[in-house]
Amino acid sequence: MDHTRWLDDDEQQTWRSFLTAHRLLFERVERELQQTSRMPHAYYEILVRLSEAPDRTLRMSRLADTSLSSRSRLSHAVARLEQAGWVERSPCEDDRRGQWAHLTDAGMAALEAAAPGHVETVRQVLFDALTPAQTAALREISDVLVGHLTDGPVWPAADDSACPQAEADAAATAAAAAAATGA
Amino acid sequence: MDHTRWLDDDEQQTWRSFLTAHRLLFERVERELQQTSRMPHAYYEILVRLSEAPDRTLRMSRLADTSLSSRSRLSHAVARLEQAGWVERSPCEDDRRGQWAHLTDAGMAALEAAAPGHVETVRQVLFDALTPAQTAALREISDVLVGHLTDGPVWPAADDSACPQAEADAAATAAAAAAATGA
DNA sequence: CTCTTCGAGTTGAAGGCTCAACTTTTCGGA
DNA sequence: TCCGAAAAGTTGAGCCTTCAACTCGAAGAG
Repeated sequence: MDHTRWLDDDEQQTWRSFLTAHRLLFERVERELQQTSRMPHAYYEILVRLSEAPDRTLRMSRLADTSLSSRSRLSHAVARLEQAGWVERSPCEDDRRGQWAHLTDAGMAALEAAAPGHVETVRQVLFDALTPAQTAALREISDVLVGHLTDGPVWPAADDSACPQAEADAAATAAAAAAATGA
Repeated sequence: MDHTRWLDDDEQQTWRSFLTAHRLLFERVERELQQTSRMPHAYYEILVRLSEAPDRTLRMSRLADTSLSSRSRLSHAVARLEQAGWVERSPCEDDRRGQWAHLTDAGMAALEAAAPGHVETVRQVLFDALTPAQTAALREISDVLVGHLTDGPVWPAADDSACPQAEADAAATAAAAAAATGA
């Protein structure tokens, strides 16, 4: 017999709509970033995380965690970012298995150049369409889902730089962070 | 000077959370489908749309539209689905530029085999986490975004099979649809 | 009737992602 | 001390998607 908990009509409509919204939204974000800054959104996120880190430097594994990237993905990505001259890797003395990833000045510049367009896109595709109440609801729903999907109350973040942090207007935040953490 | 409409703290948190939720959610959906049914979610969607079509057959361009796929992507995808024996292509007599895509019995069987696991996953990652009010809010937000991002009141769907339609529990719907539209 | 334009669909290259090994180093015991 | 298990990263293969041509047929203007 059939144990499947099928979706009722409402749930189906919701799922479909949700799916459509997200495809459309992320397609635009991705395309804008790709066309104007030659980088996929995943790379943008990596640069953002590095820009927010003390000394713009992070261990590979930590970077992978904070940027929601698999180890493998991050390795490939950083290899490419290194080719572009935006990131540098250096061995870690404490733990000889480890590697440091450091955001170069060129990488910072690339990020600052990419940020305005990206933020504008995010605003256009998301926030401009929603009322304040809807925005609040979206926030609540997203938080619930993140909690649910990580099945920890918040996140498996450890000591420094807890996870859910600034993202979009990276450059601004990053500049501040960089200034704050001391160049 | 700086014309960028930067995100304020709240907006940033919302965007970040939204991003995280979606990465986590779709990663799970994708992985489940890939591991248990050997197909990416995009292919699943294609099979669903075909299963819902009269005679389980659709023109390539229409299929591309309803499955939110670029022409190119669809061509590649259908090529693969054809290799798997799940879809067949045949030239269209009315318009000799055109091609029909038809869901084979094997394809239908594959879809029916994949559906329960997929639906269960969707329920687990999404609906199980949300209250009815949150689900309703999600639906509303998604609808707004879809409207916003297609900048048409609803969708550029033409004659038959308007766009936002059933998806997840495809097999059930499909069986019904197939029965209804007459085999 | 012909020319030009547009639409349908395909193709191949380039790039990113996943998965499954695999290496090296660290850590926790016995 | 020595050994097995776990952690950090990397690598290559395979797959999917995008982008930019490109082919072929349909449609409308002159």
